[in-house]
Amino acid sequence: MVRKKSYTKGNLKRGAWTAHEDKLLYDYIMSHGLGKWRSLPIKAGLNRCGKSCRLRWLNYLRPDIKRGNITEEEEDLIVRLHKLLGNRWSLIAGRLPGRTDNEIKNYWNTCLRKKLTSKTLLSPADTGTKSNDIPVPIFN
DNA sequence: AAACGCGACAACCGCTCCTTG
DNA sequence: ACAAGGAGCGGTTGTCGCGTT
Repeated sequence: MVRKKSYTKGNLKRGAWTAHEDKLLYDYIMSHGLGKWRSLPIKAGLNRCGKSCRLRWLNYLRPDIKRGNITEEEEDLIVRLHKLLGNRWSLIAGRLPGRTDNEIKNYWNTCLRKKLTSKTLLSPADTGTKSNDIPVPIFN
């Protein structure tokens, strides 16, 4: 299937979001709700592509979002879910209320992977295979 | 005090999946 | 049934701040 590129660099702004842009996006979604991401930036007066708006909303602006301070409990859950699901970050995020796939993915790639590999090096016999026995809590 | 290295995180990009006409 | 467009996902990159030398 041939697809038109949805992301055109054109005149659209890229890079870090400003407080003003955040406010425009937040206010628009608060008063109109989530709708078509493609047309949203135009209606909200943002010079961004819909993709960028979606990412910003999901990973940063959403009111129910928890940021930082991943607890040991959450960390343990992430590890178990990762054993179970692999790199299905959105599925893992779905089991952790208030956490985003991007945050979990970042956390995994920076902290956890390192922790786990060092653990693995220390105790190679203790890896994998038992994951399916571990009950995973389901939120929602 | 400056240079450098590294970790953390936000955002981009390309691809696939899903929905609709 | 098929094609096209929109939405979502996962990998990767860029940047910033902090600690170390």
